[in-house]
Amino acid sequence: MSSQRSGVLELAVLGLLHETPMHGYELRKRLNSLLGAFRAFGYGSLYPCLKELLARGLIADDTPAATAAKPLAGRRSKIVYRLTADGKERLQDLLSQTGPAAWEDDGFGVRFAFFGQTRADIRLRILEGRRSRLEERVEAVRAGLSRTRERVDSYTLELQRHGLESVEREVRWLNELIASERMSGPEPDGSAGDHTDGGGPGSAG
Amino acid sequence: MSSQRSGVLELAVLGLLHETPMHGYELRKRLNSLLGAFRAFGYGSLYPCLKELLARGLIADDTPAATAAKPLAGRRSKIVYRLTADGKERLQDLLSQTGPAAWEDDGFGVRFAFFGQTRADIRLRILEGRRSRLEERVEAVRAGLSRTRERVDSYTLELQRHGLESVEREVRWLNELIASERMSGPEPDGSAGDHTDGGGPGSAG
DNA sequence: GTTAGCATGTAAGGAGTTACATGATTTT
DNA sequence: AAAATCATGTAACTCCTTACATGCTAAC
Repeated sequence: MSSQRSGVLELAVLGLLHETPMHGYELRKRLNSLLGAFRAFGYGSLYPCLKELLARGLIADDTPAATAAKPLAGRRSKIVYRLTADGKERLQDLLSQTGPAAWEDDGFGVRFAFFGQTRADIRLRILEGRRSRLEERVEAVRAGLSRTRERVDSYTLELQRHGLESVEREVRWLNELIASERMSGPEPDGSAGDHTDGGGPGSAG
Repeated sequence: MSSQRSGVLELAVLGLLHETPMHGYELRKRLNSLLGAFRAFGYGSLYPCLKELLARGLIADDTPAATAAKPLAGRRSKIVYRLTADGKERLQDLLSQTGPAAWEDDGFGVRFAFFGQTRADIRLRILEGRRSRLEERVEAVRAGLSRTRERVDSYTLELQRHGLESVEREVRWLNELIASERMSGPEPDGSAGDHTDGGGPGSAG
């Protein structure tokens, strides 16, 4: 519940800065190689986001010169940011969400990228949520496909066929991931220990 | 140039209404079975859009009772909309665009759905534009993948692998479509005849 | 010494989302 | 007559995009 502000960018920035401090320009490159297959951000999105995160105290200026008392007059190229304690907490909050925000295309993608930071039971819930959402989509398209009387243009048909195939492929991919997750850490009880796993995905293809 | 307002929804509504008049509720169902595999709209998006298109004179109220002089006091369930002449022109303008708006995920998807209404040379340009955009994405991800020193989390890696595979699949799909387009109507000269084709996609798998 | 790329920002605004609110019509 | 679903709408808001603007730094 609550949910206050999802924002793919916020999560991606926090997630990347959790690994290592960085300045904006580099952050953007990392961002676009990490999520580049399905999403790209410009500086016009990134810098305002950094500004806001700074104001909210989730990240802090970690530029070597800036940490020393004097701001070193005039010179201010490259501002290195690091995650604060509040930022780490916020990151964990975002990564713990299992609602709609975590099933949507972008929200899911960015969360998956940081699954290494996510508790095993949450991972499973997100994967399953994503899968049912995709299955709903399949249903929506199939329903339209079966309703004759809706004009059957050959391009329209080809689009739906291709879309359906893509979604079904992702469902199969999710099935493999879910199976793999269930094997490596079945969580015998409702207890929440530390969140390491048996090696992540990839071994069960 | 100019471009004034892209809007996937606008295009989708105009495109659907070009086929046959409809009311909002049905429009939305058609919308979500047409584009459902990669996009969904709610009423909160659709009705404001219809309102605006009406104000701009691109669609008109075609409710049987409303066309007859009297508005039939009180009763006003179901408002049927039809495309006006201006609306048809606008639709053609949008479908003739071959710039960035036509390569993006949503913009491309909705344009492809109405390829039946689109000139053969424009279709080809859009397909090729989409392909180069996807190839840029592949490059972005590969560049990140090759840069060692960027943390190699197994989930991150799996996301990139899957994303890359998806994009590459779509590129292959586009290649087939492009080949198919080139076979059915190679346009011997810069002349623009009528825009019918030899049967659309599907025969060259 | 000037082109190219690194690095940081701002102002204005577009496109759609969320949550809410209401009434008509069909089914049970 | 209650429940489901058809049908239409609005206000406030969010997240991000576009276009613009600037200065440093390295290469040629």
